[in-house]
Order: sequence, then structure tokens, then C-alpha cells
Amino acid sequence: MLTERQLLILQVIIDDFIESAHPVGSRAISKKEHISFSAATIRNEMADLEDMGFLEKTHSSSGRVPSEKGYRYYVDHLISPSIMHEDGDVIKHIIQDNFFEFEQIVQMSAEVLSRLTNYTTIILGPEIFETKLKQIQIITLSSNTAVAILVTNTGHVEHRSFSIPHEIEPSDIEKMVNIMNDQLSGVPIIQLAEKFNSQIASMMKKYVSNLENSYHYLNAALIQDHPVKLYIGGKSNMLMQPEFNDVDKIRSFYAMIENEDEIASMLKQSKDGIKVSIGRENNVEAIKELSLITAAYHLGEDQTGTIALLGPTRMEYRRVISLLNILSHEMTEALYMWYKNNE
Amino acid sequence: MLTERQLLILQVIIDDFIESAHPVGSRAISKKEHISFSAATIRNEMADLEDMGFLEKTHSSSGRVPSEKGYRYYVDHLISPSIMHEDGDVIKHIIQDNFFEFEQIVQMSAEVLSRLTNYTTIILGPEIFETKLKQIQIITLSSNTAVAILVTNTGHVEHRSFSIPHEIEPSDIEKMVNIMNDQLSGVPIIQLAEKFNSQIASMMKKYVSNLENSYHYLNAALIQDHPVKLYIGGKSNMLMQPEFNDVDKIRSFYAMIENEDEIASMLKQSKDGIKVSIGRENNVEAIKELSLITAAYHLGEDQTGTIALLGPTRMEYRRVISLLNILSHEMTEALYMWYKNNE
DNA sequence: ATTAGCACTCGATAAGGTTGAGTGCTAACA
DNA sequence: TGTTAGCACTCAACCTTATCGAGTGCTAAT
Repeated sequence: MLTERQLLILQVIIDDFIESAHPVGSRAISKKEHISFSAATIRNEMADLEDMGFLEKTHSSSGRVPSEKGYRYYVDHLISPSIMHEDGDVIKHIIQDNFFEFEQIVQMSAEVLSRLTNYTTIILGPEIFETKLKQIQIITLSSNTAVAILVTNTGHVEHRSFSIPHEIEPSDIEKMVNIMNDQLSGVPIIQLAEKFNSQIASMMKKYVSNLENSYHYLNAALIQDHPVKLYIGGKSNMLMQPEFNDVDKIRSFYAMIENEDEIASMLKQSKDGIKVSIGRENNVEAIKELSLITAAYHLGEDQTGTIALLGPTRMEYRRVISLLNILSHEMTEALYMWYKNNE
Repeated sequence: MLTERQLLILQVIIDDFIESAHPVGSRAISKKEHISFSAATIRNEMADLEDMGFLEKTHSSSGRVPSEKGYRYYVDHLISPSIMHEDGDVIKHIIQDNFFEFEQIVQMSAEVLSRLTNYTTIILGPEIFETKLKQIQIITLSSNTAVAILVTNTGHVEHRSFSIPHEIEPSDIEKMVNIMNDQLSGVPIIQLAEKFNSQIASMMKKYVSNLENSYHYLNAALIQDHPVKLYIGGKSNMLMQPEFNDVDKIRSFYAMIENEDEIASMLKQSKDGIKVSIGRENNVEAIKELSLITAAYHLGEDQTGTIALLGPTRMEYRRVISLLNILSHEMTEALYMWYKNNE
């Protein structure tokens, strides 16, 4: 168990290192305001903290740097969640100003969060389990091209252009759209493909001549791949961090951040509340020198999305956690209001 | 005027430097297959070429490197436009496979071009002078939220969620949409705002009670800001180039590439055909060490968009020019066919 | 006009020297 | 027994110096 003094020293070291990015030495600590014991004493305590695995040295005569275990302890025990009022106000404004467009809220939040923190923000759109189809529209552009538009109850719009096979009449299209809206409106997006295949296809045969092709096209245009939407803001913030003054690190960071699938799967793990993964805790090779902080937000009762901040392990945990707390809370609240109105 | 031999040497040096990124020395040249004179002779010629400004040295005893003037001469006189057949085939496939979706073509082209070249691709969507409104749709999501959808004759879709003020009845919305579609369908996007203000506003007053708010919202949602669309692919390719093994250069490159307005204005200059801007020729501080190659593509008769490749001045000009030739040609052709079908 | 030869230049790399911030340990002290 | 002053030691960072080699320019011979 750690003594009061060890806790104090650990905290001071981590705070200092988070700010300066330089290893912290005993003399520097002893000079701080609220430190009343000598450098030698601190050295002894630091040696103990190192033995316990909370601190590390970069080389045998360097100052101390927090280890992953040190950060973990810091996050779990040493930071009292403080509210940053200015930050909170900024966030509230963003959300209120964009209250009526879900995607706008998300997009803006990602940018603001990056600007406030200088880290990289990743927001995962809500899981689509509960998102429902609102309406399908097909607008013909010419005799043989059309654009299909799919609107969900969350106001999300997907569209896809396609060609109209020769055999299909405009009236056929109209019929098909009517059938689809009749049958599919209110159906969760995730069940669309299934419903489409099991129920709609047979119905259409009755009304629409030459189904094969149109079926194929519609299927391709609307039902296929609705990848989880990922909003990433402040990628180039990472270039500002002193730990990224090495070209190779920059390269591998960009390689990682452009692999959206991997990122999505990293974020999906997160449950309720705020989760902090420090360095190797992520089990993902690509970010073994970074920390990932995720917070869930909710849309309605079952849908959850994830907001995350990615930064060096030397991260301003206190501030970031407070920010994510506020943001996820505000988003959830705003979306709850919005969702209630939509029922 | 340059002698035959000087031309040959200039060409060999530039070809070699483009491939290796290392200054080229006289001995290395003299060893090449088709070079039959000695290193000393080459040194004399190189000195002359340097006097004329086609070559430079990185330091007093280094090999030679092409100057901007050297690249300029190379591009203007030394490269016979050769067709790369494999590249051409890849491009044709992309375009044919995505024939029916304009944005898809553009998106895919940007990615393929980046993959083939290892440079950064920038594609500027067609100017909107001739793009016309096809249809406006407003889909209500709930009693007080709705999403407005605007479709152009090119199959482009814009959407925007907004709130419905209390005073407005669903029937009002329907009326408004009908009026707008009656009056605005076929109107060039660029004139939408004007037409909306001059003609529609007054008409609506007759039919729709409490116009002020709805007017405001619709205006904001649909008419405002349709920025030129920019597709950028292969940003991180630049990290592979040896000239970018300096963190500061990477930083300023990303700062530049994220400033979309500046990029758009750089590209807009380009007229017909292929234009090569080498280093400082761009007059843009941010890319004074890069080359920008632009090619126009056409949509219909009056609309032109721009495809561009951005890379180090040490660029594979021959290959890149040939690629852009093929791509702009294929895009223009595909779009012509498509446009014709749409009339 | 061409080329061999040679002195010279300069970046790149490695080797040694100095500095300063930091440590661990010991012995004295409260 | 816990704390502290003192001191020898370590090591990265920085600077200087030496060496090497790829390259040049110039001169003189062909």
C-alpha cells in the first residue's frame, strides 16, 4: 500500500510529466510549493515507487517517467473529476445550435473536442440495431438513370445512383417504391435485407413484370453495406505532440487511423460510462503507445454510440475525462429529447 | 541552344534523379549503357547545363540535381507522351464499373490514381454553373423535425435536417414543396437563391400562413452554402516520399492539404488540357517544393472539373501525365454519354 | 574536342571530450 | 528510525575533430 507521501509524489510526477513531456527529477519536485521534504527523501520514495512499478526511468540516470501502471493508478485513484466550466459551455452551445441535425451534432462535436484537447477525436455513430427506415424515394433523373434515397428515423440519408434496365417501366418503379414504403417503413435497418428478401420480393412479383433485374439493382443500391459511420477529427493534432517527432511514428499513426475497420472494432468494446485504455491495455499493436478514452452516448433506449479520444499515453486525463463526461451526457440528453419528439 | 549531347545528359540526369532521389554524378552517368563518352566530358557538359540554369548542386562537390527550369524543359521537350497500357486498363475498369454514379466515379478515381502513383490526388467536382435542381423533397420525421433533400440532375444529393416551427402545419409544408418543385425544378443550382428570393417567396405568402420562419429554415437548409466538393485521396502517400522525412515538412503539408479553400482556388485556375506547375511556378507558398499537375474533365458542354496530382517536384512526370490524360479523357467520355442519356 | 589525372570540397559517419541533470549510496543528524 | 547533506557515478546531449568517399573543377596530354 502506498503512503500519503508516495501518493503525493506520484501525483506530482505524473502531473508534471503530462505537462512537460520531460522526465521529472527529484530536485525539481522538491522545489514545488507544497513539497516540504528534501530531494534525497524524494529520491528514496521514487526508488520505491519504481520498485512497485509505478515509475520508470528512460536511462539509468534520468528522471522518472510514469509507467502504464502509474497512469492506471493515477486515473483510478488520483484524479478527482473536476468540471471545466469553459469547456462545458462550449460543448453545450455546439449541441444546442445543432440540435436538429443528428449528424451535424456528431460532426461538430468531433471537431470541437479535437480543438479543445489537441488530440484526435473518433466518434462512432450509433449502432443501427434500432434505427428504422422512415422512407424510400426513387427519383428518376432520365429514362435510364435514377437515384434511390433512403431516410431513417434519425434523419440519416443514404443515396445511391443506379441505372434503370430497359425492361422496367416508370410505373413499375412507382409500384415498387410504394410496396417498399408500405412494407418496410418502420423496419429496423439491420433487418432490411432479410425483410426485403423474404416478404417484398414475392409481393413484387405479382405487380412488377421482369423483376429479376430491378430486384438486383435495388438490393445493391439500398440494402447492402451500411457501414458504421465513423467521424474522425483532428488527425493532424497528433503531429503537434512531442512524442511524434519521429517520421516512422507518424507513418504508423496515419496507417492506423486510416484503417477504419480496426478503429471501429476497437471502439465497439466500450460499454457504459467512461473507459480508459492506457498503452498496451488496448491489446492493439498499432496503438500500444497511445491511450484511448471512450465514452458511450445513448440514442433512445437501446442504441449506443461511442465517443473516443486518442492521444499519447501522456494525456491530460483529468481534463479529457471531464470533457467526455460532459459531452456524452449532453449528447445523450439532446438525443433523448429528440427521440421522444420523434415517437 | 542545347546540343544533342546536352539534351541526352539532361534527360539521363533527370530520369535518374526522379527514380533515385539522389544527386547524380558524372561517373554514374558515364557507366550507363547508351553513354559513350567519359566522365570528364560529362562533367564539362554538366557545368554548362548548370550555367544555363538547368541543373543545380546541393553543395559544392555534390552531384547534380535538376532545377525547376530543368524540370520545366524536361516536361516541355524531353518526354514523349507514352501510354501505359496497364494503367489505362485499370482506369477504364473503374469508370465502367461505376458508370452510373457520378460521385462514385470521382471517388474511386481519386483513390486509384493515388494507389497507382503514390502521390496525392485531388479532384474538384464540376463547377455548378450548369447543374440543375431536379427535385426537392421534405420528409417529416416527427411532428417537429424533418429532413429536406435536394437532388440535382447529376444525381448529387444534399440533405439537411431542420426543426419545424410550431406554427407550421404539415399541409403547409406540402404546399411549399409543391410550389418549389413547380418553380425551381430545372433551375441551375447557382441561381437557386436568387430565384427563391425573387419569385417563390411572394408566391408562398399567398398559400402559406406564417411564412417568416419556414422561409428562414428552408433557406438555411437548402439554398445556402453548396461549397465546391473536393475529393482528396492518398494524403498519406506523401509520407512515403523521401523528401518528407522531416517532421516540419509533414506538418506543413498536412496544414496545407486541410485548407480546402486554398486548394480549390489553386485548382480552379486550370483551363483545358494538362497543366504542369513545378515548384514555385505555383505562386503558392505552401507548395513551393511540390509539383501540381492538373487536367480538366468535362461534363456536358460547359461544366468542367479538375483532376490533380500533387507530388514532390521530383515527380514521375511522364507516367503521371499519361495517366491524367487517360483519366480525364475517360471521365469526359463517360460523363458525356451519361449526360446525353439524361437530356 | 576529348580524356586522364589530380588536388580539392564537403556531407556523412564515427570517435573522443565536456557538460549538466539526474541518480544511488553512505554517513551524519534529529 | 526517518530525514537529509554530500559525493561519486551515469548517461544523454552536444560539440569538436578525424576519416572516408563520392563528387567536382582544372590542367595538361592525346
